[in-house]
Amino acid sequence: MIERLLLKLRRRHEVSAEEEAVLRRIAQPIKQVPARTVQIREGQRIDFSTLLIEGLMGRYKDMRDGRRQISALHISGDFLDLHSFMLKRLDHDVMALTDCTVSIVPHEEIEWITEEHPRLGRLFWFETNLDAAIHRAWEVSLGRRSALARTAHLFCELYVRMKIVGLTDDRGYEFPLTQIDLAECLGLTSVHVNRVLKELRESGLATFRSGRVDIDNFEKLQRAAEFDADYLFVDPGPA
Amino acid sequence: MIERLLLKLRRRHEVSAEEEAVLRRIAQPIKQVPARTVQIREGQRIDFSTLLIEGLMGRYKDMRDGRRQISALHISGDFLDLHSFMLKRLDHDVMALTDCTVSIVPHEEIEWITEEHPRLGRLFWFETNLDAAIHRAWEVSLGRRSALARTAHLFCELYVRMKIVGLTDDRGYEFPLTQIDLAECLGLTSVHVNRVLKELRESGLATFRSGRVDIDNFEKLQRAAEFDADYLFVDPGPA
DNA sequence: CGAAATCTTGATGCAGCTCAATAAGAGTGG
DNA sequence: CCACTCTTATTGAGCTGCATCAAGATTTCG
Repeated sequence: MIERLLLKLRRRHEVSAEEEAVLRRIAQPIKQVPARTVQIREGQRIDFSTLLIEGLMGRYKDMRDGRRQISALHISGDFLDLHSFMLKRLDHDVMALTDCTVSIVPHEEIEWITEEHPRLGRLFWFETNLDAAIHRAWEVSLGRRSALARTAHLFCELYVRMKIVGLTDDRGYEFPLTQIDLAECLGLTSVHVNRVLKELRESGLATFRSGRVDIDNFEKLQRAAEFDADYLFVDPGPA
Repeated sequence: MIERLLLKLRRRHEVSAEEEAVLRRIAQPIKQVPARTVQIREGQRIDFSTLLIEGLMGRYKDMRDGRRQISALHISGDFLDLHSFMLKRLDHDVMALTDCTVSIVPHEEIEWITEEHPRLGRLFWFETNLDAAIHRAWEVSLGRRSALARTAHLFCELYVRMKIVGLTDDRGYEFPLTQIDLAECLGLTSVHVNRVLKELRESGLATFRSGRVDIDNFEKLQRAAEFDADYLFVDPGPA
């Protein structure tokens, strides 16, 4: 069940057999979370982190007027809310965007790991730093990219992230979000997202349809997005 | 020299006398950095973190067309680039926005601290998580707030952060950025920032002039910004 | 199969951008 | 201390990318 987490970690660091065993053990109790379920509410004290085994989750903030901004997307293999180990509560809500399979890992376990397996503890720190790097990339997108480039950038990022954990095929990847969800990631309205998707499709860059992203031409998409995967810290190694 | 770092840390956690001594020791070599100096270039391998003792620094990304997005601002007492300890290189540039005084802390020292003073290591992890929380708040601003609310939000955030480290007075705080810098934080043009500042001033919310933010009415400013300081994880305690 | 959510497209509006020109500082060298 | 230059601030006029409003088409799901 934690194969994707291992793929993700090993893409950047060594993970010993012993450490792998530890991870397998703490990832034990498996839980199903139905789509559109709020997993964690802003401000709520939490004493666990979540290993996302299958599905998509998003962190978001609702505004007074009902609009929403998603500040992060998580995919299979992501260890969510590791930062809550230090922060003790979240500054935003977390929702399952699709049906999800998760494993709930008590902070005590993480505490224990940082003490007994400090190298693994470091990897957890790395993961939260990687999340922060992705936040910065999103800030740049939201602040300076056009709606088209921003959308293209998101598709590129998820292509790379999905590929690392083996969730791409030669055409693209499953990405079962609604256009409304996309709009909430991109700081746009769903109406405009719809037009942008049309343009991406018609100009042969990428096709978002029925919960999939199919990339027609990654080079072109990347150029349109001004995308540079460096911020994802994928080791320079075999692609 | 590290009084502001201590204020910041102690606002959220206990720091023992021994830990304080350790921090004082590693913060030893002091260096001046002139305004507008690029401290770290994107991609460059780095083996040190930076304790900002005095001044303002920003992380930013330049776009092909010359526009720029600042993704984070750092003030006195911030321990910059702690994340580089794990990431080993940065995904963006860092620049001194004003004349700065810094202390360069080799990663070896941080390594040593995480081993010998694990509680301090935890505090460093906390700091990087706090940076991430601020990133998320900026994403929400960039994605969903109007130019006015976004500017007001930034002024509120910095008021709280500056106050923690004792850099506010009863009117406001020193904030020697240009309107161009502000625009680069806010995802706006400097022309529009100028107009927004005028509106903030004329509606009695806040005045940005000659390198200072003066807050006319924090309540009103906060309401206009839809600002909620929770994401800064200031302990619920004496304000 | 019916209801609700999502998608799609058109028409129109406006927040923030671009272009432009002037004013006001802030260094710098003589 | 002034002349010169360069950067920053200010304001106006006009434009445009994305929002809003609206209405129908399609898909999803109970």
